Amino acid sequence: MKAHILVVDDDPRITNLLRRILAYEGYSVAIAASGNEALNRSLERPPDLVVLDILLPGLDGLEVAQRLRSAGDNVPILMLTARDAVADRVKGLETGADDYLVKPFAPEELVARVKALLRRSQEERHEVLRYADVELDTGTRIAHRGAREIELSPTEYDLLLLFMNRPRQVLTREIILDRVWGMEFEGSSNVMEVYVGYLRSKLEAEGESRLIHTVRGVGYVFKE
Amino acid sequence: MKAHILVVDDDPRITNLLRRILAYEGYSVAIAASGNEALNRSLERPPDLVVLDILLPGLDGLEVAQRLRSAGDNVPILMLTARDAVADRVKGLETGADDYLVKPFAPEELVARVKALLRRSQEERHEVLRYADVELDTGTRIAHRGAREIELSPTEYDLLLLFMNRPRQVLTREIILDRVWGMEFEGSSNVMEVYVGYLRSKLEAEGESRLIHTVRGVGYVFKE
DNA sequence: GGTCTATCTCAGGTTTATCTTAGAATCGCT
DNA sequence: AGCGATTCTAAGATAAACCTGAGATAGACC
Repeated sequence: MKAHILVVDDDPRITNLLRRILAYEGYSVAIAASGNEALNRSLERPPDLVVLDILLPGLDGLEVAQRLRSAGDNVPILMLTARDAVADRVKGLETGADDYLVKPFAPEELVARVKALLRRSQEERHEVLRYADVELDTGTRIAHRGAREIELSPTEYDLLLLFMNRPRQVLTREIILDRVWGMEFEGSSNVMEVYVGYLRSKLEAEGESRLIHTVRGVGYVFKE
Repeated sequence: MKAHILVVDDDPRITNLLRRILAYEGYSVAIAASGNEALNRSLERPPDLVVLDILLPGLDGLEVAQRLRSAGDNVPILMLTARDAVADRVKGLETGADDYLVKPFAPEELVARVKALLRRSQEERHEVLRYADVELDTGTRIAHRGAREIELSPTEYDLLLLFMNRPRQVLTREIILDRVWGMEFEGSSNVMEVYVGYLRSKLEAEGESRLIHTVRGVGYVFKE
């Protein structure tokens, strides 16, 4: 079924561009030019995803997000922010946005994020990933190695999830940093090594075989 | 291995700027001033990414993109468009560009997009190269000779990748040094010989036939 | 066959990437 | 405010990958 996307922005150039791009990708698109209109349209036809500019006349993007959330709506929200409005992004993520996109953006990037969000929201429910003797339950966020239960911190979970989604694939350190930490690092920090270390020690706590192997000069692989 | 980027623009100010920025970031850069030249250079040395101005004399950027795609080339394309040329972006989307950058652009933005595209394409490109009884999996970075599994160090991998992308073709020592080591050597060192030796010993570990043949005074060939 | 030169091999020594550890900053909760 | 969990930083330890240099080998040419 065609996913329905609500685009909220007061600039017609933006909404037109978004409509064209999204329609081209096969989505059904609704437009709202203000926060209130957005809430109304959202009741009329609950969208599968909302693209929300943070700067809106009247009710702004953050408030819209907040109201949707407090009404119990878990629809994924992609927020549009101005360049360098770091504070806004942080606020946006706090108030319930799921991802943000900096204006101006490339159509491809928009599409990629929309797809990612839709996919994620679909997969949100309990899935149990398995590889070798490891299980990872995305519902409880608990891992098992054989019968042993392993609790994971959020970052450890993200990292293990990434590995278990791509077993046997060599993941470059760039990709891992991007997926788990969001690219802000680069060269300067060794967080990734430290977390690989944490995960290894949890996964091998009782002398089990190594699963996360380092590929020197490249990254890591998850395999037997 | 250093990624190779082809920059296509007829304005020398732009190409110079791009070359400087990209070279500074450690990429190897080729320049083409027209669509036809771009297609030729792309055959000469297939780039890992193409930066393509949409406005070109003769064959324009859209056509270049289209020809690359219809020739089965999936190289990521970053298209340069004029401000507000929304129609161009949409057209570009249809003809196979992967991302857009509006002129004038900030160097950091260019670099960010280039990195993002390269990362993405690297992630998607898990191909398995085959020649004779050798397989090289670019996802796992593992080689096979027949059923035997062969682990490779990064340099060995780069070297084998180069050979397997050009089987039966004689590669001069200059080209090999350039592609694998980045040209800094020249005359003084024998690293290449040493690594050819390493690869040979791994590929022939169980008495198999020789695949990397030396061509005296010239370089090496990978063939049965 | 002898000589010249290009290439090969091998054994360290060096460099660099990754691992480990401990502790400091931060966060979330009460 | 205080505590535990989590995240990150920093720096020294470790180990893999890399390079060098010298002598061995083998084509090419006479």
